[in-house]
Amino acid sequence: MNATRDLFPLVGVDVALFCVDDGRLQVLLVKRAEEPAAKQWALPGGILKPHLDNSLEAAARRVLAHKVSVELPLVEEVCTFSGPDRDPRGWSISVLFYALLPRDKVNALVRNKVEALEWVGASAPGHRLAFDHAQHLTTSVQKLRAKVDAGKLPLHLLPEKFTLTQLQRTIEAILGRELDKSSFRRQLKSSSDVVELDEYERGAQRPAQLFRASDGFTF
Amino acid sequence: MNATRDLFPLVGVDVALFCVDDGRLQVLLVKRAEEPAAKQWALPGGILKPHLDNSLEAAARRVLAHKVSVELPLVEEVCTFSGPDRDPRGWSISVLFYALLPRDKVNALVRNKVEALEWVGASAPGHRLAFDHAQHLTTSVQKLRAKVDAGKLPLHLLPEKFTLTQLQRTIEAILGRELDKSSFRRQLKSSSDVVELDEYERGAQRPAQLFRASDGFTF
DNA sequence: AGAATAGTGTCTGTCAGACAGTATCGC
DNA sequence: GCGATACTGTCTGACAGACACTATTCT
Repeated sequence: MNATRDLFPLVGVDVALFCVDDGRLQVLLVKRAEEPAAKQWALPGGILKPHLDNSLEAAARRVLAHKVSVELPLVEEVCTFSGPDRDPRGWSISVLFYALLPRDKVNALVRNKVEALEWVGASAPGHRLAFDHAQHLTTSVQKLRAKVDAGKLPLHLLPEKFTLTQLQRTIEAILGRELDKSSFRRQLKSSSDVVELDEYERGAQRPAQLFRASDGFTF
Repeated sequence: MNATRDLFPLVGVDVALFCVDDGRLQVLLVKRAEEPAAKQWALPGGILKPHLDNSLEAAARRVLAHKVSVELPLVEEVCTFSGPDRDPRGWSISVLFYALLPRDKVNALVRNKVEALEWVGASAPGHRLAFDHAQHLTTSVQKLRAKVDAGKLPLHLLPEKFTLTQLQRTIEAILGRELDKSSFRRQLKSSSDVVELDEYERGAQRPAQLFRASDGFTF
């Protein structure tokens, strides 16, 4: 085993799966069932299987398919981690991705008896993470935040139809600060990323207009 | 060989080495000496060697050390490319980096007899590139441009001491558009990334004040 | 009516682009 | 003086933050 490790590195993928629930950015952790790092909390991940995976992103989706029962709308690479010491099995590469789970799909977690799953606050996981996954998590949050800061709208975290207030709360959860309602709406009115619908969401108070992502939208 | 390929992917690194010379953003190409894709132009790259490399970035630096006789100030990951078909040898991963070469070191290329080296315009290479390297190049340029667009200063492309006009020309070469001199200088005066020196570069006309990167500068 | 949320109008300071103007060198 | 490059001053339109205001629903 270690003989091959000297020629070929171990290649794996890890995924930070984000959702925004209860106004907070959350990330999915798993309690590992197998060695190495058994019984420790970590980001979901797995080993690349060339005969199953058509790409590294496909591997990331396959790894998550065991835990989430819906197709994820967005899986995007963050960066790689590599070196001889980060995994006890030897020289290894981990390609890190983040994925966004729509707010109305947060209960699509397949309850796997073998392992425990838990949503935790992305900026305060509350568990010690195995391997270098603490760094994985902070890097993933930074990348997500940078994109939203640059003006990208995280529509993949919302249902297909959403209100502007829902979108604002989602962005606030990612950025960690409150936005001005007036400026925010002005900005979106002149944006080509969202289109207004002739539908309204009836809630406890005044109904709110619904929007959806425009056809050419990309995160 | 192909038997192992089914279990372990081929892992390599490729590097887009940029410099700005003659007011244009240029990238280094090599004419490949060995199979696969022998005699075709490509970005410099090589296979990861776990017994030599401490990380993927170290592998990228090692690959370039054969071509450039100075330590590069910045090597940064762009993204990965992967899949069963992108290399004739089988399932493969390429981790792409870009690197920046200071303007006063553009002649630090080691003349390797075996292979041809050539600086070409980054947005119009003039050669058909092997593998998926054309995509590698455009993605690298996009990433570099995005960072500069976001306000980062590409000081690693300049000598240790530089004038504001040199910096402006460098940024213009990356962005592909001209900047307003007044706005540009106003912005830099309030920036903590550069510090002014009490030295001036004497040229054919009025001497220009020299600047250097501040101590805490990071690209 | 009152609470709660949706949505709008207005003011103002900031700042980037435009561009004219000044300064300092070599010749 | 003249050309060339370095550097500065001023105007203006666009826009983001702040915040008050109106609108529509439920109870």
